[in-house]
Amino acid sequence: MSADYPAPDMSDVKLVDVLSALADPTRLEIVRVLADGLAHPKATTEWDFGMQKSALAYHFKTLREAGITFTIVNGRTHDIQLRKDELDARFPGLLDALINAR
Amino acid sequence: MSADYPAPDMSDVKLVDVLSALADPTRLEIVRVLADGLAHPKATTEWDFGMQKSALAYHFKTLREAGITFTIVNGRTHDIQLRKDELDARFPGLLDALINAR
DNA sequence: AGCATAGTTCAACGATCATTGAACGATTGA
DNA sequence: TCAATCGTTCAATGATCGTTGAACTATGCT
Repeated sequence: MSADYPAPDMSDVKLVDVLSALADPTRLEIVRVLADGLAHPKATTEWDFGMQKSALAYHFKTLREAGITFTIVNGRTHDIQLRKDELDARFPGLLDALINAR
Repeated sequence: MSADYPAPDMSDVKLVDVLSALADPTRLEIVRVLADGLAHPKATTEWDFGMQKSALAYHFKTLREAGITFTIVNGRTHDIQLRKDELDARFPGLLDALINAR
């Protein structure tokens, strides 16, 4: 039985929850990497933040539950992808402002 | 002796600290009110969030220390003002995105 | 001088957060 | 079938957060 990784409807997403999710250096960096709009593996080797895989999983979950990303299950491995177009429609200019910030 | 209310140089302000400061409903609402760029009194009567004045002072301090606002002392009363132009220069598009969000 | 007012600071509290390490579940491949 | 792999979940821990109520500081007013 395959688990599912529910993400909220974008219309239910509150700005303050998006900001809370992004108000963390690790998650902000993840989003910046995801800014290319492509699906990226969750593999620990791809995200070397010097933390345990459980901590990384926690951050992925936080982003997903905030409506910022969704999860793609590919057998044993997972990808994570930014909900770029949806976020741009819901909060115009926000992603760009975050990603372009020096 | 008059207290001073130091605000950081905008060049030292980190995006993640701005996001942390704004990741709170009360502070986000304060910033939205301040979005007109004018100085607003800190008076408790102007900000009826149903909390004690000490809690409000905590939020004002959080915003100031994050580099989002500064304090203007007028004798016994204080004003708070958004660092609009500085923020726009430091994080282009961020304030607009936050303020225009539905 | 004396008192009222505006706002800050502080200690205390309960709640939430980020992290670890271990256990668990699902999938792949030998 | 069995073991290895990928990622999640869980309990525990220490740190930080938002709030309260009380004390305190600074200023203005009479």
